[in-house]
Amino acid sequence: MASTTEPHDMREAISHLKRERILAAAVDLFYHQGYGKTTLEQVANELQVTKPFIYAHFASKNELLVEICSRAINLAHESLNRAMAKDASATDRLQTVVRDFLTAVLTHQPHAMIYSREEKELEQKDRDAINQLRRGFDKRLVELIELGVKSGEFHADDVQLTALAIGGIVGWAPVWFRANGRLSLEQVTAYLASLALAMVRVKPNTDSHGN
Amino acid sequence: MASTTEPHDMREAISHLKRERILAAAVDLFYHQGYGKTTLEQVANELQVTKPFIYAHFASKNELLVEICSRAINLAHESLNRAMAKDASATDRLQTVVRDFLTAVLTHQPHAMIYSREEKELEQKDRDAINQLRRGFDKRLVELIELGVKSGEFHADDVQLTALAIGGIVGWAPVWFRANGRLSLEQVTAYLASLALAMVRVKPNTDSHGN
DNA sequence: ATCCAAAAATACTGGTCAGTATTTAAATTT
DNA sequence: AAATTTAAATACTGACCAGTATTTTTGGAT
Repeated sequence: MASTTEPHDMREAISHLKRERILAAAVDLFYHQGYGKTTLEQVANELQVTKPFIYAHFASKNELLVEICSRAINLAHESLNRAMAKDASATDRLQTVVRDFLTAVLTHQPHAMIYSREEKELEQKDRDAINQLRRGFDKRLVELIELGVKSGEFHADDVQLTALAIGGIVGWAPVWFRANGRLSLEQVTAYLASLALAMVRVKPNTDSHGN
Repeated sequence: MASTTEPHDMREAISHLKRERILAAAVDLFYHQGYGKTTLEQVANELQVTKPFIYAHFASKNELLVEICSRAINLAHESLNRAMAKDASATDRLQTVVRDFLTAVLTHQPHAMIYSREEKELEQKDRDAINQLRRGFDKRLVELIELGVKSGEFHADDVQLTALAIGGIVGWAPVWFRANGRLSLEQVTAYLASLALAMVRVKPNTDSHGN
């Protein structure tokens, strides 16, 4: 009885596992050497298998890249959805968005870096989907900041540029962040979120800064 | 008399001009297509010449990339030196540094993008020189912010992270900036500098935000 | 133990392209 | 204007590597 369905599930699970292993090895090598300098034979060696093994699970080298970049985007998208879902003050929400987004790009640092570096290697349609998200992030950020400005929580002379500046803080973080550095991921995300908030903080009265 | 030296200068000038043309074409193609997808034949076509013409002026494809990246770095270095040279308040200096640096990376957007994308294609030693500068920028920014904190001009709980956040705003700008966009380069640099300053602005008294 | 199916390895192909050897054209000299 | 040098084009080579055809191994079923 079980002998017909269970092995089937098993197969799928094994196939899935293999795909994941291949992707992990590819991520590692693309991250450290770049896409162009990495051969599929190197990816295979990393796993102690040979090249055709990879082709049993992926159609091409480029498909590996597409999968990696897609995951980077989806991760980002999901964290954005999560953060925007809850109903709170603009301040709380901005803080959550920045923290969650940062957490996503820093816990998947290689994905984020590969995507931003190798964007040009993608097919047009894949790239479009990706840039769509980038704009989505900025747009939602703009809306969020606008909300805060209208409610008096925030100050921003140019909402769009402010959103791009925050995007820069987040997008640049994978470039310098080191997982074993001086500060933990939580400390980094919390602090950078506070800096983002500082950019939209209402200005103090100009006469109040005394000495 | 002049017939021996003047033609010599002429030669050099012509050779220099050719090099510059080759570089400009390479910058254009590397920027739009990426280094890996650009062939030297395409670069040659762009100039209506052939491949050996390029090899008369550059030893290899990689040498083109090194030259482009080096220029990106030197530009940045120079703008940093210029901005730090003048003796002014920490506020004025930070504003100048951010504006000048942004001006440098945005007026040479393709150089900046090629460098950050294709870093991995460089030889180790070339890459080291480059990362040296990156750290140099952050370090000087740290020192500048520290100075402002000590003088009471700035507030920053973590000076290093603050510097990295400002670095992010600057480093990310070439990704989204469009020369013919809504705002001029001057408007963008001025506004982003003001946002950087907002991150180190001393906090207003917590009881002063009333309603 | 023998057969069968799958999964993986070995061994190969074809295209691309960086880099070069050879030839042709264009100045420059005398 | 013939000779010489310089500069560029044409035509080629060799390496690398993505992708594939063929063979071998493995493991499960009878």
